[in-house]
Amino acid sequence: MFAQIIIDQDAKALDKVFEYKVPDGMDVKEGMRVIVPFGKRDLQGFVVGLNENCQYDEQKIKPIKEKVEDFSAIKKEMLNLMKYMAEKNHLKLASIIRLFLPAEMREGKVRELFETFYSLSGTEVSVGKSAHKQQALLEYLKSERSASSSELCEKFGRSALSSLLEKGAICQEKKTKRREPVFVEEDDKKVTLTPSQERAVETMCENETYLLHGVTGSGKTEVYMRLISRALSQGKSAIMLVPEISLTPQIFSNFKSRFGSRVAILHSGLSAGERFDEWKRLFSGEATIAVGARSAIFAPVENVGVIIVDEEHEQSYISESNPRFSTHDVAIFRARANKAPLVLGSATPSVESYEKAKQGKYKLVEMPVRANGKELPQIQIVDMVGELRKGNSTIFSSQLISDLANVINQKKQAMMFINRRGYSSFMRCRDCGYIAKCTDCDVSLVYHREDNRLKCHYCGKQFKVLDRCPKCGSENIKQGAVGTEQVVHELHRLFPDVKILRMDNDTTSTKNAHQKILTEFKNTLPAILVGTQMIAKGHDFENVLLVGIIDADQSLFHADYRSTERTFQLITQVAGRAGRGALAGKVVLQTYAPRHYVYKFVANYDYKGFFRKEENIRQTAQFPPFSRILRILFSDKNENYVRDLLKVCYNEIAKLKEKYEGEIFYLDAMKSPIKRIQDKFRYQIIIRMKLDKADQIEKEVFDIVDKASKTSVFFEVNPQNMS
DNA sequence: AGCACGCCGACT
DNA sequence: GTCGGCGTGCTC
Repeated sequence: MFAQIIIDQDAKALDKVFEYKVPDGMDVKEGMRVIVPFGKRDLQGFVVGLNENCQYDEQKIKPIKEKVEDFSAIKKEMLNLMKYMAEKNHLKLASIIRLFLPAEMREGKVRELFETFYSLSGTEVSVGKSAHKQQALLEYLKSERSASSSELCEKFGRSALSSLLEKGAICQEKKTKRREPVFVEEDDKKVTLTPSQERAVETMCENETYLLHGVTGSGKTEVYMRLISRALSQGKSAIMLVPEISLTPQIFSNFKSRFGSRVAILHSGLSAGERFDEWKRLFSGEATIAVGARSAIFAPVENVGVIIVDEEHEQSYISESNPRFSTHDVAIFRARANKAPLVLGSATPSVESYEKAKQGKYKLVEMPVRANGKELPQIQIVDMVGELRKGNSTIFSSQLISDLANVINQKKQAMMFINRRGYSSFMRCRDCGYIAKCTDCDVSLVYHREDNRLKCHYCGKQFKVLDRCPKCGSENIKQGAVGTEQVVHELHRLFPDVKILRMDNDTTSTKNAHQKILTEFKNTLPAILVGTQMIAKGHDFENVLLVGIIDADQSLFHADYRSTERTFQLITQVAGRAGRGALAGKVVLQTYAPRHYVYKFVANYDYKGFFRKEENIRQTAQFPPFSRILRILFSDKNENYVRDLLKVCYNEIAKLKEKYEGEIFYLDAMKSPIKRIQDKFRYQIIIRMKLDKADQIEKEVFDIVDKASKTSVFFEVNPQNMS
């Protein structure tokens, strides 16, 4: 018997399948971890296939040294997923497998996956009179017959256990602690569902992908819980993904109180050991619900009954670091492999997903009303250009100041939201609101401090920094964003007696700082919380009557075809912070572009209207989902090497452009906006192409790049950002 | 990734 | 003369 093995090393040169002989009598299965001799070393490998006869030069084949453990750490479904991801995203096999396993299982590390149980061996041995612990342990086993190692260690100590084992008085046995599926108690019925919730739960039961479009407060979480308990009652497991930022302790306790120890939580805050423990509970079947961020989609659960992706529009679902993959794709793959429903839920679905629903690829399920029947807060748009004309050049409009004063008088709370994102910023005329845009791409230009130029991140075109506005001639044209500090400072000046809290990357770097600030805010009246995206999600503050969006345009004119969509999503979300309690809330949205379509739709909470408009624009401008953008990122410590590589690949790809006449409408090579990260120089090629032949072109591009490069190159489809 | 082989510069 | 630089190639 011969085994196909992938070496657990993340290097391009090793990204292939090696063949080894299975020694006679060794029971090797697919998905097992093994130690194999590789060159001069012994390395960990994964068995991905078994064959009766050998495919490679038999003279050169070495035998497997040993198994790491007696079971398959990678389940069959995951091996298929590995192949799919390698093909689809052009990733290295070993790097995909690493996504499936906790770090504690890398490089041949052995950790007990299953509890060891001990029982009396029947052999009588002499135990010293003074060895009370050992005697007690034997007595205990006499009555209990068998007990787990953790239990015995706790009661009698590790040393007593090991010396008895050494003497042969007791014997051990490894057991899979697979529990019977526990049926969900009928505590479900405590909360009565609204008719639309009811309908949603009823509908989403087929082997299909559902897009659950539910307005803020329509009670999506309750629907998710019902779907999960339905899966459990069928004896199946469930995966529920949430964006990293909304993985608050609140979510955990919600799920824990409903499903108890059947929930395993996977998120970046866990230590390696904790992560391993949760993973283990899922692997053994002790826990059957995986709740976590992006990487939880790889949870080692079998017989999945439902997969849920909450806030499906969140960009954190596309991994920004390597290996790059799309959570949606993986979720679809796993759902289909398990014949389970996949639910993508959002109040503001991504344009991509909604388009798929429109085309019938996803089934659209709507929950258009709030569960509590309350109105959404009113959103008032304030024209900041008008404010300037009136002589107000501060960052607050007179409307916002008077509303703030009002809230403070009522001893209530307000939130000030700074919409800031990314490293770079756009250029805007402070007098007329003009934004510097690329002449070819209809996206905003990005200011690069390094060479003091404006660049288009989609086509690479460069422009001189403007010193006067091309539209109105004003010299008051600037780049730069308003920061949280500046807002806090101004607020202090305006309301010296009011508690002002700040929440951004700088103030939440220490552990629990997040929670501390929120608790303090909750307990202070009146108070103002100033923050970035971080305050857009999570907690209900019933005393927040006012939300101020200082500069809504910050995300709108980001050089990104998705920036309008993101603005819509972000504003809808922040707006939802106001008026959660008894009193009605209000949102003041400050903008220099009050006539931009996004504001009209967002103020009316008109997602569908927004979608139609945005769809139209994307179609005309040939942006995704009506085209595909492929970004190829080359990075290396040697700048000359990357530059040459870039040039070689670019020339080859340019030939493709000829070959596929009219299919590729954009191709350019450039420095990455962040030119150097971790001492590596970064260059990129951007290709934008029609959908029809995109798969085919992509394959050819992969081949070209693979042939030219000896180190690995990163590919990204429809990248979230180009840095 | 790591390790060997291999072919040119500057040192006991 | 040798020691050692890291470019290239291979690992079932």
